[in-house]
Amino acid sequence: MADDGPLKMADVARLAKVSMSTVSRALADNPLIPEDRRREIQRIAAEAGYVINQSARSLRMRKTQTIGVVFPLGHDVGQLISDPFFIEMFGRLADEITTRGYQVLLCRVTDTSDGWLNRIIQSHRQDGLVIVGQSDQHAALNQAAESYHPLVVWGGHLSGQVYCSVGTDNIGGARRAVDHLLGLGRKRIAFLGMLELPEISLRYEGYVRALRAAGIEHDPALVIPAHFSFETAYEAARELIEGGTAFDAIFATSDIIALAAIQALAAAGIDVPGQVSVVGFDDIAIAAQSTPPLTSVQQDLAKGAKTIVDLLFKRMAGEDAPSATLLPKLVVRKSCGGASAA
Amino acid sequence: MADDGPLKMADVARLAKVSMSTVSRALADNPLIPEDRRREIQRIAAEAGYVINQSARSLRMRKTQTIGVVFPLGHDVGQLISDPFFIEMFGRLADEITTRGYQVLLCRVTDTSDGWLNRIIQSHRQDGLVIVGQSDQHAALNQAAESYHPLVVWGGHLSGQVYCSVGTDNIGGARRAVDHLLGLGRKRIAFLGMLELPEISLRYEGYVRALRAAGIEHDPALVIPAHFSFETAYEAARELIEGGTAFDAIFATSDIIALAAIQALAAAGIDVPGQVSVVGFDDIAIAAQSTPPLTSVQQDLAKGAKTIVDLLFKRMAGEDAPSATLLPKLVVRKSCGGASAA
DNA sequence: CTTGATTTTGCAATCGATTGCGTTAGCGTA
DNA sequence: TACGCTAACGCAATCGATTGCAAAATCAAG
Repeated sequence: MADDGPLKMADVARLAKVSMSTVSRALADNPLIPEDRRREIQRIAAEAGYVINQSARSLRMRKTQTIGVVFPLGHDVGQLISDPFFIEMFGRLADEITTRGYQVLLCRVTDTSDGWLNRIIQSHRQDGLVIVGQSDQHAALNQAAESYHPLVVWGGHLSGQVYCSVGTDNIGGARRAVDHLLGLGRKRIAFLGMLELPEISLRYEGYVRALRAAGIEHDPALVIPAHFSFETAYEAARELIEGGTAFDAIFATSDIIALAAIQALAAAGIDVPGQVSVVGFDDIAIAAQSTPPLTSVQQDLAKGAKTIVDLLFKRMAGEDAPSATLLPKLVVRKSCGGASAA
Repeated sequence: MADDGPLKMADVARLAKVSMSTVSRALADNPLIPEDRRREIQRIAAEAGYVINQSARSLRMRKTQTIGVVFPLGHDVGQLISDPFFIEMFGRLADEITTRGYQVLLCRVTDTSDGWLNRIIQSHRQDGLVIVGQSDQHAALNQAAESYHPLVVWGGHLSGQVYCSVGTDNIGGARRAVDHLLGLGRKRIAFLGMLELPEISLRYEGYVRALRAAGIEHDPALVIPAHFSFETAYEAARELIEGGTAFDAIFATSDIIALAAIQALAAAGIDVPGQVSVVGFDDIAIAAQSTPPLTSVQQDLAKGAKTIVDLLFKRMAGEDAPSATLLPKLVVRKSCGGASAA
């Protein structure tokens, strides 16, 4: 066998008494090589335990059989990939991608200094890119999309958007959630979220529209900035509670924020849903299991992931794929009282 | 600028009026190049938007700056990476790995035909490998470990094990859980899990020891095979319930199985923890949030992931790192009644 | 202005595969 | 036997970086 390192294609060629070209073609099932000989060479290679070196292959073919999944966490320092929403999305994406025979490369981006996206693209580590969440990088994405096509973003659809995105109808989802709260007779509905993020600002838009449609004065004091981590969200909720502004409902822009709020309310002795109704966003797995079970705007991640990957592969094939919007569904559970309360 | 494709190092060399060698060294911060010239070349490269092609670099350096994370799902067809335990573990590993400046490559293995591990190793896509869960691949792992060193496995420590593993003390964890149930006065404790998996069989060992220590006859009718997916576990639990064998507690070998069992019990009108106590294993995030909150043997995944990656990097550096065992902790919640019941 | 030591720099080989193009082998027909 | 045509196959260039080694440049001292 080999002297030291693992086998190279040249070794297999020697074993099979043919040239490297022939081995390469045989392993690639190239019909230029007669079928029986192909099988023979494949057998020899397999028996010798030979495996193609992907580094070399990638260089020569300019293809890596790998999809990069990027989480731009620039906006929220310290948010780890352990975040439930990201994690669930990642799992779904991974399933879709591996099913198609590609590898998944995870890129956590913390340094969103100039050209971060270009640095990823030009590294040629992947054949296509999924960006999970726009963060505050709308401009960078737009710019990259001009020259780099195999790129799909999970996030809201923004005006003046060049890149291909897949996301929930944020305005509609928020609208539905707030309408539901209004339907329960709630009038002082707080909004928890970071307006700086495009998706959240769309949800804010839906919130405002719902209030306006109900003829309710929109009180800026009820809009509280809240990051995506449990701890900071908890603080934000406490701020709201102790701020003294009266409120009877909370529309949280993520389930994590909603859960943190519920806990903060409980700590303050405020009953959910008795005194305050709470609605979240995402409908992550824990939502159904919390106490009380959380009403939430469901994003169908399974479908979202499939759509993203479908579009990405179309784009990788050179076709032009348009953005897509998924319809969110309000899942009503006990945390906002009313309808489904036992 | 460039004519068509992205810049190559040769282009930068032309721009800076030096040779490629010099550019390469300058970008690598090689002290062979005087500092001021290094900075100058780096500036030119950055301004031109040049990024090193990693495929080429990997080939030449025989290093990819990438760690492969593998999920051998051979034993449980259809188990997706979306499984909560895997997902949480993956997130933790990813955080640890990216923090060290490496990329994470996810490999889902479904085809565990002969040589699957060798195929991954020899592909040279990664500098090191983390295998999450031994599945039924103990032998394959042992064999691979003989020649491939940068490899760490999450799983139980088995006899005759060559590879480096990190895992919970399965026997001790199970023992603690069952002891707790016994302490509550439970005597007919069912065991739900797949004995074919090494980790599970260790937990079974702990289960048996606890019973024996309490002088309780061990009834094989109480041992029910249960896979890791919710649906199949639910079926297994239903089987137990309808089987007619009397039981007053369930030791489930994963939280998913425990939650499925609780739901099956509820459907059969059996009260938890009133009539039957349930204990799970893993203490995943949902466990604390379920109704009733689940008592579970906690695996400290954060610490586990850190340990795995620490050991892996040691091994990549050529050192020899020994296996490690983490001490599990029983987290008592309401699902088994007793102590923490309000 | 030499000489020798030292610092900079570049040539060219190398990593391990893929593939365009030209050559050889094989076969049928005249 | 000679010729043409196709099917198989191999040579050598290529992908884009890194690096050992030797050449060139610089500098200090004599």
